[in-house]
Amino acid sequence: MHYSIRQVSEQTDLSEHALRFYEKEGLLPPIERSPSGIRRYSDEDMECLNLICCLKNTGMSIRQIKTFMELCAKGPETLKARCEMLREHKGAVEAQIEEMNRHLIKVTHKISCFTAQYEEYRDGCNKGMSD
Amino acid sequence: MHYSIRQVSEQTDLSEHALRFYEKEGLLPPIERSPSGIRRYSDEDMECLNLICCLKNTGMSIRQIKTFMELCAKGPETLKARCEMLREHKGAVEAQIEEMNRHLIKVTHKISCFTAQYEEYRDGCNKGMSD
DNA sequence: ATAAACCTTCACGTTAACTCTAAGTCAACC
DNA sequence: GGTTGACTTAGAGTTAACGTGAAGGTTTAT
Repeated sequence: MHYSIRQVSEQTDLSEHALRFYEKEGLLPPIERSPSGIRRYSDEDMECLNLICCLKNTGMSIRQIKTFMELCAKGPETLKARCEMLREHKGAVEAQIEEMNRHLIKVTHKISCFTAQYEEYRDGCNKGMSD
Repeated sequence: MHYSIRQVSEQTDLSEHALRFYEKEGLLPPIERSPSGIRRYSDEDMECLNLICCLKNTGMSIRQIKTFMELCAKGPETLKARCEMLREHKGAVEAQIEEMNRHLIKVTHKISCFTAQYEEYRDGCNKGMSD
């Protein structure tokens, strides 16, 4: 099966602009063309894009994704390096999530502070207004 | 107690530029000045900055922080709105973390795939090399 | 008195990730 | 043959957030 850039754009939530951009930047291998130069994405290309989106969604930069995809293109002797890169990336993302959680605790604390202040203030306003 | 901009910069990990910038942008109330115009940060200002950093660390934009701090400056009748804003922000951050975790699962899966491929490849290379 | 630390204003820088423009090609239909 | 519309290219422009830098002047500390 082959797909036009429009179809790929719809399936991946990447704009056609972005797809050409990724190809130009070397994130994707050069896409097969029809005799008249029109891109024909293969299922293999779709898998690459799936992986790219996965990395992108976890905040990997275009530059790093490029490095990773270049390893992919070099064949199986880079499999170990790829595993290492992914594991490192995973660690970084996990660290980021942990940091977020730590900061979130502070926000939660602030919410308690403001909530307590609010209740105090509200009760102050209502003083002697009941019965 | 009062602090110079330098001291505050060191305590908060914000540059002096950033401190002036935040004040200009209205994230901070106008800071008290010495007769000659030099900023003297109070403990209250430090608390504001603490809150600002807290929001900033969880990814709140400068614009939103400004909105929040303006509410703070308006006094206790905005306490409820402030609580709501913080809770909403917290929800957004939590959602973001959840999304990250979802994406991370995919990365983990990819790692398994590559690891399996790598082991297969490595074993293939070593075929007949033992005994 | 001299050097560090502070002040203001305004323009400019940085990074990332596109996105748009202009000019052109190609295939199909009328 | 002409028009439409989807595609191509290279390269410039955009957006957004977040400051940073430089110039030029004042104040404070030793």
